[in-house]
Amino acid sequence: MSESSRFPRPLHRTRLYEQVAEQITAWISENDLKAGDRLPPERQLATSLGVSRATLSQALVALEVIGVVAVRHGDGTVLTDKPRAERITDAIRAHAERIPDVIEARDALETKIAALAAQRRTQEDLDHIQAALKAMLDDIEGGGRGVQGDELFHRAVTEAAHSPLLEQMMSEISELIRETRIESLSQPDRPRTSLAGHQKIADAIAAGDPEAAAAAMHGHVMLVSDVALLRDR
Amino acid sequence: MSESSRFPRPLHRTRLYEQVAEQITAWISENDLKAGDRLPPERQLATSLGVSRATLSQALVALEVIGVVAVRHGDGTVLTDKPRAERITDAIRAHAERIPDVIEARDALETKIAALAAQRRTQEDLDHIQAALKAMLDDIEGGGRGVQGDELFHRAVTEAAHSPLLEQMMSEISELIRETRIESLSQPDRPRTSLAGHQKIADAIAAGDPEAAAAAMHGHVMLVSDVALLRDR
DNA sequence: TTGTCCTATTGGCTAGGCCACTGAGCCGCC
DNA sequence: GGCGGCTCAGTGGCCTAGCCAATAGGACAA
Repeated sequence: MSESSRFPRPLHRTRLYEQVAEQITAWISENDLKAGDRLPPERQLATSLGVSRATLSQALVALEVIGVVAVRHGDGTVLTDKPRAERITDAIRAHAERIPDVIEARDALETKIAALAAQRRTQEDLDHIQAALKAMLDDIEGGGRGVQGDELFHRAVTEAAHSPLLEQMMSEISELIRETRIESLSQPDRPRTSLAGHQKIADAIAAGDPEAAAAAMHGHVMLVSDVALLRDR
Repeated sequence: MSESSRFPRPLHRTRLYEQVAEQITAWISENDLKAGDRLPPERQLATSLGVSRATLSQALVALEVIGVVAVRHGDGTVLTDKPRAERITDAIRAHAERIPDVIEARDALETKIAALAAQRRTQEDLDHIQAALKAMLDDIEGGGRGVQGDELFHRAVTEAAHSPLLEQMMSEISELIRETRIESLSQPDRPRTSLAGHQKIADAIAAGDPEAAAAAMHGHVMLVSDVALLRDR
């Protein structure tokens, strides 16, 4: 690439804190750190990076805003599990427990997702969905509630829709959904009913029938949600 | 809601820089500052806020990461044009222009929103919707494309749904929607067709018919989107 | 008119220090 | 044995004071 051709280059000047933030994230992935792991103490980290504590602090603020770390006074700096998302989650939870809102949002997203999945699923997607179904069945037969399989199923369906934006949105409310899910599956006999609903959705997706998939998903969300609705208020 | 029932609350502790950042944004909206306007110099701002420059600097880093301001060495701190709504927008746009994704997401959200609006709209909501419709009509009669009225309409409908979570999600993709909208309304005669679609949605909402509202909204989104789809190979 | 230099202004970053919070271990009292 | 309070080391929160570096704009020379 000729240097002269792109002459009017704005020449982005990076601040020190940005470089520091990058180094930290690089270090995190290099050492394969997971959520809950700790960064070194500020003083130590600052000296080993060759910057002042103030600058390091700026970098940590940036990482905190992005949602990579949580800085805890008197304790240390720990990695967050959700590298993104959840701005919404916090906002909602802070305001009040708005379970009905979550259900509405979930219904809006997942109904569409199911329809798209029916049109776009690959064989691999179907395999994932089946695997999730099996995991849920095994768990329930073993006396469990199939919580994990349930989550896996919905994630597999979401992926099968092949719509990055919808997937992103689902991930943003996934935590809120999880709360309603655990509660719902605690109802006696609910796991089996839920499993049947899942099977219906999976069949429609496998058959490539968008309307049926959407309807099945809608029914499922409504079923799973009534408990939460009862609890609310 | 009884206070004692939700007792074990984590009790979020705010850092000084967060409060500072909030005060700054508040000050921005109070004084109605626009993109390009300048914040006071750091030293001055710091003393008037009663914090050290280091802390103010942290707040500015946070605001910079969020995308509210741009801090320029030797020049000053200026406001950025995009006040909010970023994360997702950026992520999507950075990856590629994924117009179809936007349409899918919009369809998922707005169909549900329309249905909810039909059930929950107050008289005030209906007034807002009518006002938006009128604004759009006036603009078109005057030779305009009704872009602003269009946006107003969808916002009014979204508010009428009274679902904070869905509203939040809409606001997150609103910028992406705007791009498709401008394009669509540029088509000759499209504004009038679009207006008719809006009228149909408004009628269904006023009549309190969720299914009809959802169907009308779905049709509208599809209509508005075909142009974008054509462009997107 | 043009280009150079100077300078006031403004952000960038550091050093060093004190304060506040957290968690763990210890101790004494039921 | 268990519960509560105490102490203390470690860690982040924030400040003061200061120098360095970039920018914009005016003065001035060619």
